[in-house]
Amino acid sequence: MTHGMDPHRLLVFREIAHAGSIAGAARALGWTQPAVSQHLRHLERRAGMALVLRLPRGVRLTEAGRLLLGHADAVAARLQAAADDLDALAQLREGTVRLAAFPSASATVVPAAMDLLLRRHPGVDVRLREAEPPEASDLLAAGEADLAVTFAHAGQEPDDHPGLVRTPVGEDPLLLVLPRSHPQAVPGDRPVDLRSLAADGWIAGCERCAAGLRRACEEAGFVPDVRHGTDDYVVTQALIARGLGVGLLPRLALDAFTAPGVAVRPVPGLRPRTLYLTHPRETDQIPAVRAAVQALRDVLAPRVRAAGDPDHG
Amino acid sequence: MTHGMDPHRLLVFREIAHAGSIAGAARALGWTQPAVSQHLRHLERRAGMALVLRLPRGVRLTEAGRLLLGHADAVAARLQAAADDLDALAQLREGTVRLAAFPSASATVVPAAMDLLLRRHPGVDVRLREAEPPEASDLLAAGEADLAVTFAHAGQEPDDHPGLVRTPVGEDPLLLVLPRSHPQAVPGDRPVDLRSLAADGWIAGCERCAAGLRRACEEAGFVPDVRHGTDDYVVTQALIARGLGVGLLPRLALDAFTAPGVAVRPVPGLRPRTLYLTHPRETDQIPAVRAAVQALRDVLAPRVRAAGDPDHG
DNA sequence: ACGACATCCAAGGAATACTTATGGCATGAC
DNA sequence: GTCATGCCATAAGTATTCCTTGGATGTCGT
Repeated sequence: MTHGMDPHRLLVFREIAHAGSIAGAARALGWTQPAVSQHLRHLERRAGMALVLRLPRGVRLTEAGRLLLGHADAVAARLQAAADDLDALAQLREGTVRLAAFPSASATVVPAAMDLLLRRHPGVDVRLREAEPPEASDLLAAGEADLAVTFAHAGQEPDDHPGLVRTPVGEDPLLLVLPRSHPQAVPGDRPVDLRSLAADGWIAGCERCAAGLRRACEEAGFVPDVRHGTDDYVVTQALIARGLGVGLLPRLALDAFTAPGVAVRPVPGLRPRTLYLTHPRETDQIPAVRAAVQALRDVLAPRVRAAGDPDHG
Repeated sequence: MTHGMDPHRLLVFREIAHAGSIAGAARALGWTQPAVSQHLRHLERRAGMALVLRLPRGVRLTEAGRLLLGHADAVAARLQAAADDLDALAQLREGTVRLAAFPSASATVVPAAMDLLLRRHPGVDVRLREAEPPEASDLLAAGEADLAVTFAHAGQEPDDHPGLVRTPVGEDPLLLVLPRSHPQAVPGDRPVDLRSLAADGWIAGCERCAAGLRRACEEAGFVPDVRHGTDDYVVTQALIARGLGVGLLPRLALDAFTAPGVAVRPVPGLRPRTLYLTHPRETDQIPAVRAAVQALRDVLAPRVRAAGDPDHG
């Protein structure tokens, strides 16, 4: 009454119609005959009319039965199609992953992972949106992305939205970038002590990224003189190459692009930023997302140090 | 796995999607929240992936969920359509009745009943096929007719197919038909004794119908001299009008047609034929058939004597 | 006439569905 | 900060539905 017919009984009726008899339907279903008989009885009671004529050799559909059979076939087809669709998603013949990643990852590991994912599962539709971690988190929370590659500098606690899960997948060291003409830019890739740069001008970006620099300098015993502001690693290096300052850039950014006029040096004791995969709690139950996670891990593994990841214990 | 998704759970999922939350679906269904939650859980386990994301204010569908919702909507629409179709049959806005009836009924009471039925239920599709009782029985058994008007002469037991139900609906008296020039055809509609016709020539038809005549003559103490054979009451009367014999015809046949050149007289003690409605056992559970039965009874009631019909007790 | 087959009915046991009870988590008001 | 509200999950118990068992009837074919 509330809805239409009982779909389960409708499918049993379909078996009856297909088998041509109640007993035949029971055999097809692996049931006993009265079980099917009772389903038919309930259907007929609800319909208020006979759906089949009981003949000595089986049953014949009435007009109402023929009508119902058409609908039953359509329902069965839909149920099968639903199962098939889910199966296609499970086997990754179909499916969509919407990635979000910060710029230096979007220019390096993420395209490599997308390529790997597409090689493994050509049917998957991968889409990337470049976004800094806070924005990526927003995208995830708003349902506009399924999986994000994010990072946090040492000592920073990313303020993810509730319901998001963050898994560390590696560490990305910060490297000192100097003009080639800088006194510390001696050949040999020798480590540089930050204290030797207390008098230099610095280039830093947004609060989130500048915090890493300030913390490192604080530990080295000075306050950096930040003269220029940008998050763009190409802009940063253009300024540095012209001798307008020095800066810290993560290795991924330098992998993406290193300006000819700069020198890169490690800084002992400088804590790396941590890379994370972030996603809504349930999306790791989605095959396409799981495959994307795997591809990202496979690409990241040789490039970044493992960072307290239990899966890699 | 054997079939597609569980349709019942699919409909519950549809409620979740529509309500936007599990608790909302539970309210809509008049259930408690865990009931719905468990259905969703089972669906997700069978699907092997998350169908919804659990957010603080409710749920959001995943790609798989959106896919499934489309199928769920289609299934629900079909179930509703099935219920609507059956409802149309139950309310006789639609439906088919295939009648079979012997000639004299097909020319008299049956068209009247069809007219009555169509007046009451314009949406019903009534179809008539003229057939003598044995053929009508075959049609019913073969599923080519839903309801038959049949008859049997006194003392005859119709050999209906198994599974057919026969209900007496009235009696149709046999009347003597004479040439107007016949000595017994005196005016006044006076009853005629069969014995006075022992020397006449007779007209009779098939074995089934001739048996009624022979039995009546046997009871009157003679064997009729059957000179001409036809079941057609027009042919019969044409022969009689020309003085080529006498015959017995049922009142329905004479209602359909009485030749100008014949006289009709009652014969005391002549037993009438019984009229029946015959149909497969379950077809009286079909609204259109039931309505046809009612229309036939309503038309027959004033025209034929009730014949041991329990419904008319 | 008997066995094979298809049906229905009635009653009991088993699987499933729903409820109750409880806890976690996020949001918004005081 | 704390409390109230709303959403969801889990676990265990009850209830209902479902299917089986064990009859009996009726028709067909040997």
